[in-house]
Amino acid sequence: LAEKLEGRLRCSECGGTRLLRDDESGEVVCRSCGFVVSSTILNRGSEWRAFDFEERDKLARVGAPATWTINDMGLSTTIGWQDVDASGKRLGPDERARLSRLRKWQRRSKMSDSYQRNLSEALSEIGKVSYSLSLPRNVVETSSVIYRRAVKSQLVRGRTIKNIAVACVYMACRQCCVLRSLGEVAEAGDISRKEAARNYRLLVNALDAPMPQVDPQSYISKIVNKLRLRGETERLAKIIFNAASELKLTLGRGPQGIAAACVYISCKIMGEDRTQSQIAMTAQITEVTVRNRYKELTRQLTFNIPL
DNA sequence: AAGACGAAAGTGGTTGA
DNA sequence: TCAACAACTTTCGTCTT
Repeated sequence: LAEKLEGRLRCSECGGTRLLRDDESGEVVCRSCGFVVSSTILNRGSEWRAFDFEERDKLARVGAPATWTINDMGLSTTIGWQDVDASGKRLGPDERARLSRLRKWQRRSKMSDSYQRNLSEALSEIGKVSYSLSLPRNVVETSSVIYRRAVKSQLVRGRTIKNIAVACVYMACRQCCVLRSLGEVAEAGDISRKEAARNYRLLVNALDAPMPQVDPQSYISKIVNKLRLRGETERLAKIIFNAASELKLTLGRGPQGIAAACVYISCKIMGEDRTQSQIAMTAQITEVTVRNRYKELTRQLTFNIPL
């Protein structure tokens, strides 16, 4: 993909053509100046193609379109359980053994069909959501692994494939430390935040998967990138965060709020003018929360803030 | 006039009976 | 299932630069 990007797109900041895709965040970064060109434009392709191949592979093995509804259309063959032939005569031992083998395989193939159909629909949903969130490929793959586990644990029964798939994507984001809020993922999947939250919780409980807490430091990076602040400012913000967490000022607080406050303080010190509301907006929280965290931090930490 | 500040009421999610 | 609760948001008036 790196090669494909070269030459086709220019960095909107310095005009450089050497663009690189950051697999961790799914963003396209200019190699010359470090500017994040886009987190959405250029992912057309990569995930889709990888995903497509996988799906095509699946479909090829099933050998039928995903909408094939064998069970309900009365098109499937059923092998009777009696060991008699069409005229009602009892069968010999050889024939009986052959029939029981046939029954077994028919059962297996049916099960496998519905599993595959379920899976291919889910994978397509995962692909759509991941695409609109421009998630890196490892997250897409993690999502589908999680989904398979969910199916095996009977979690999809009685719930929509889509809803579970969306929850899987969010879970994969968390596991891969890719910052996407539950709201963002839910929106991409066009379901309510509440529904997504419920299914996510279900997955966490049922799959018994310890979820790593979101590291506020990565929120700091995200905010800094979005606001195009200097690297120095980011470093300082992280130092402030570390000091704050040593003093236990971060416990029980939302990570976005803490991160936003650290960035805000850092900006003040470094002389980069950003308003509380700008930072609040990028951190997807309110100005008031930034203010409250800021107040708490400055009360207990001492800074030399040039004013 | 814009940004920062803070009080007060409201919201959604968690917890524990 | 319900109420209590903490964190966060919304809203709005006031202060500061």
